[in-house]
Amino acid sequence: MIQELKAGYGKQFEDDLINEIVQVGTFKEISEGTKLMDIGDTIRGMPLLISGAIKILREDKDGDELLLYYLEKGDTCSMTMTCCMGNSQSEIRAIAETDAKLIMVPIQKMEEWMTKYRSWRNFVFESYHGRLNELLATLDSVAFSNMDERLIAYLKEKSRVNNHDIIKNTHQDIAYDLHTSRVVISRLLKKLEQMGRLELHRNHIKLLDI
Amino acid sequence: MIQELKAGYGKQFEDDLINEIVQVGTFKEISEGTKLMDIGDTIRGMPLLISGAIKILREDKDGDELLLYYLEKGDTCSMTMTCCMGNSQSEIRAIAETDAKLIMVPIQKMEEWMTKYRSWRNFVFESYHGRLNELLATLDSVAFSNMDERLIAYLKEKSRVNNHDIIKNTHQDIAYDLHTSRVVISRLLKKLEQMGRLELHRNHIKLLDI
DNA sequence: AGTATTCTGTAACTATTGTTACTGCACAGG
DNA sequence: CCTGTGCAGTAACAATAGTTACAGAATACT
Repeated sequence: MIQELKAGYGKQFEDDLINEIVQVGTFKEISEGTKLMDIGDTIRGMPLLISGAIKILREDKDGDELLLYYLEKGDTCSMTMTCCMGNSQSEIRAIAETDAKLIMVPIQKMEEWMTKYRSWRNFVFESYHGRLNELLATLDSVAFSNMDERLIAYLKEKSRVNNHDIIKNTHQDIAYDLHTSRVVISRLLKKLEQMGRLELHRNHIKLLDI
Repeated sequence: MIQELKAGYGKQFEDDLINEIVQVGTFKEISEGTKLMDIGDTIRGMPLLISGAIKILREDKDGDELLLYYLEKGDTCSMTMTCCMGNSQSEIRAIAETDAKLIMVPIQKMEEWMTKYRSWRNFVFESYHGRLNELLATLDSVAFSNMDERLIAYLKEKSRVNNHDIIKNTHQDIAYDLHTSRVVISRLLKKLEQMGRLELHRNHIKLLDI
């Protein structure tokens, strides 16, 4: 665990902090599709992502979903952090987008380290900053773009996160993430295929010029 | 200034911090409609809001706007804070919704106080937390609600912030905030009037049952 | 008062997105 | 090989939102 941690966080965290994390943290390997957290769940720990990607989803009262953003190596979940103060119920759902490795740190340590380690404080802040900006980007997309643009941005981002130009999902999966219907996605994907920007196959999409 | 500060923040900040704020902060009174900050502006100070309300807007590449949320007494701007690290350009526009009083604190102090005062640290965190949740709420509204629901939520919130059941705006103003067209707003407002939930007048709307 | 400007109401139309329904195809598992 | 299930394609239609255009009312301006 210590070498994983150093590889991912060694540059930003001082050795003392690394050691503390090793002592109280628990290393976890999770496989694609694992639900790490659901809406309403009580939050126990704070995840430090070592490798892989986690997708963060929002759900409305009717059970409709919307993809907010992905967490990647070096990220942590700001939503988790906000829960250390006041309500400790998750506002979001977290699902492993790929196989992933992470370290869970008890939330009690969070504030302790805030006083103790400058690097931790910076980390926490940068994390908030990053998530806030990603939320803004998502909001921009939902508020200012049509579905075709949103779909293209989605495919591009998904391809980047998975480090692959093949998106192995059904149209229905994509529709859930973008909060629309399968038919709409099929329609738009077909258009993109006719434009030569991708190839459609059963259960996967090959990106060509996205 | 000190009594204003104590009235608004005395409970959460210790006396030493209050004193420091008084020393380095500058007190400002601004009138409704004043633009406090625009997209791309370099950020100099961090505002501590004493009274009144500030509306925070997002703009896309075509110049289209969207209301994100309001800042009120006891709030500060998280966006400002994120700028202390890395890029110091504003991502948002801030306009006084009402006459307002605030204290501007140099951003250099922000990190200094983070180490020094636990109460400041908590304040900064709670502020992030609050803004993140408000962004989430805005996103929910844009992603999951139709324009009629969004309009009702908007009127309700605006009435709350202004502490008045008369919304003194034109339909065009509202359309800008919700990022839609004037005709759409007029149409929906008319429907609400026919339902007896408000009264329409030139330049203002009286809320009855919203 | 007369004119210009701003605001609101409304109609008619277009564009986008969502819904329903049905099709055939691919694939897994007996 | 047959069958059940899930996936994708497509048409037809409905609902929502955006656009254009114009008219009348209120207000501001001179």
